[in-house]
Amino acid sequence: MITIKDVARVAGVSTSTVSRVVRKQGKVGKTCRAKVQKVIDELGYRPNINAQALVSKKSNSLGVVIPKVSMPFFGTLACGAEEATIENNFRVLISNAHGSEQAELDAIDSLLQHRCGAIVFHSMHCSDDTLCELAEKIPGLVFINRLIPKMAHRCVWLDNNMGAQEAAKHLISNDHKNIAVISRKDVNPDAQIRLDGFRTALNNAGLPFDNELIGFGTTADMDGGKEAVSELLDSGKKFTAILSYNDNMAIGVVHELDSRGIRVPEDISVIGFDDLLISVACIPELTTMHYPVREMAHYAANLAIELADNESSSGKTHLFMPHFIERDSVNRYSA
Amino acid sequence: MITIKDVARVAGVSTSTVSRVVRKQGKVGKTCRAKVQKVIDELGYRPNINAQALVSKKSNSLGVVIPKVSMPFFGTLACGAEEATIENNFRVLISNAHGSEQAELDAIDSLLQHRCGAIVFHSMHCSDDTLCELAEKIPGLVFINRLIPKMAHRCVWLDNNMGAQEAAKHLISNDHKNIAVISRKDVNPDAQIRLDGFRTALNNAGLPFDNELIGFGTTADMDGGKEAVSELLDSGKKFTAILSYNDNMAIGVVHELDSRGIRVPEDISVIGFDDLLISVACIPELTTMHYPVREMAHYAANLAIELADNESSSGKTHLFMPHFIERDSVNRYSA
DNA sequence: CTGTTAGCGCGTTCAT
DNA sequence: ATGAACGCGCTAACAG
Repeated sequence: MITIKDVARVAGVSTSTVSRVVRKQGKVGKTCRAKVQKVIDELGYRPNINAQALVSKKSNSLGVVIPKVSMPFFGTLACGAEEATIENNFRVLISNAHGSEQAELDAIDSLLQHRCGAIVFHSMHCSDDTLCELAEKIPGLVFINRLIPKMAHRCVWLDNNMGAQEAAKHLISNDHKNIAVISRKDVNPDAQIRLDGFRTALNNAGLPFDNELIGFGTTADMDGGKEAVSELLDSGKKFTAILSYNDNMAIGVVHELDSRGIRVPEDISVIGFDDLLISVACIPELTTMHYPVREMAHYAANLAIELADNESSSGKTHLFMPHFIERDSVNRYSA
Repeated sequence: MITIKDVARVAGVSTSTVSRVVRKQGKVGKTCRAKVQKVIDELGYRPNINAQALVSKKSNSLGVVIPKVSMPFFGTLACGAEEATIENNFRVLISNAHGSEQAELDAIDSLLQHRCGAIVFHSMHCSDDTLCELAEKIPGLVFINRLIPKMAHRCVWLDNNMGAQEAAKHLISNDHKNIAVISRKDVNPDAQIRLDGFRTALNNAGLPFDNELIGFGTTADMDGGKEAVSELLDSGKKFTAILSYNDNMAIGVVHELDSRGIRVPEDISVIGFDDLLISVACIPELTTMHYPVREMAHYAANLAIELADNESSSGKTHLFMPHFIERDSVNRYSA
């Protein structure tokens, strides 16, 4: 691997000059710059990022901690973050952390070893307190898809409550009065908040809230959706529409209904949440709430990078809104 | 950030000793090791990876070049590679390179700057020659999902021909005689090979091959699938089954058929390729060929890491086989 | 505008 | 078994 010294020697200048040319900063004579650049090109010299990071004490890389890149939602998140790094001439380090608090902490740790000062963290298993501690130690740490009250200015989050309200309102405005909800069994703050939003919408419309119209899935995927809707169906309770915690569960719901000969949306309307790619694969294509993950991750990455060298916390709030996407899984109810 | 010197000072030993303890190698007295470890834990010392990489001349990180992590296929690929890095105590650097040869070359370049010697490269836009040149410069470079004859031992690829044959055979064994193919318009080696496999299967079964039964999509996604099948349908040609280049296109096909009131599989059978998550979201769930990307990426990552410090090319071939997944989109044909 | 000097944090000899 | 010294490739003062 050819080094800055090689370039300096061949070009007949000092390493400092080469360094200046490479980083395009500092004063260098026009002819000198051209000469050095020529040698750089000829030799194919590439600065050693490790050395740069070591001496300049910053790695110019952004860490992204997510459960798993192979999940489309998180893949999209990673992509959004990556977009931001390109603008900043940064690089992305993706750390998968699936299943436990320890895994998440380890992922952060690994990023820290790389000295990446800017980190976008999607935590599912750490407590608010743990996250606060971390945030204090790492100025460039930003949380995505989570609101930590004490750290609000470091959180990029979605208004789940409003999202669920919007979804419910759309159902209600289509004359549905008996609306079931598909939720997840594990304690998940988002699920709770979306449930609250649903309840609020019902309230605002003067509709009663029925606890027995909530079905819970063990997992927040297709299987969970099937499980939850089966439970609901078997209970004998009547409903004409279903608001699902997310698209994956919603698709499970559609499959289960289909297998029981119940048509969507003719017999039962279904609305999802997230607007994953998968939502258009389903027949009927899923009406859902669009979750702007890519944009949020992009924003979060920029925030992290900014925070990492400014330390200035503007105190701003970083709240995003989901928006309604009309497709084919919701019908107007006619008794 | 606390350094090895801090630990050495507090523990009252030299930095060399600390270094030995950290890397668990070299002789260190038992009590001494314990003492140092204690200080490390107390201070929360983490070695600076950049410094380690600089001095040891290896970064212990694996680069992965793919078009885009947000695409489920590539997200899965990245995950497979990551699994391998964990075993090797490596880290993953994911470089998205979408759309052009230059983008791919830049991605490789960026990885080289990080001095990651091991790279898994999914190239879509570079010529074999370009790739060969690259491979010669980078001993730890491995190509995935592509066969470069002159570099076969550095390629981890899938037998697309056999895969297409299998798929076709399944259709044929279900008494389908008029089978249409959905392919992609752009020149893509895989598409060509799968077409060959299809033709071979037809031949082996003594069935005629009809050029007009091939529909081309501009893009290899749902839209492309719709486009291609529309063309076929509008041509008036008769067929009872469709073999699709991939799942995404197959799902587009199913949607288009559905919108025309043609039932799958009752009227027309459809078989996909890849076995993406999305294939079970569709109704009916897609019968398809499973593409073991995760396993292949895992294997490729290990190979890259091995090659990066061995330089030994075993000359082995790294060929994977897709396998048939039966679901609900194929019926037996009965005239 | 350009070169010299001094480290960054760490691993690796080589003594002891 | 342990420490001193050196250098990895580079940037950041400081001279000139």
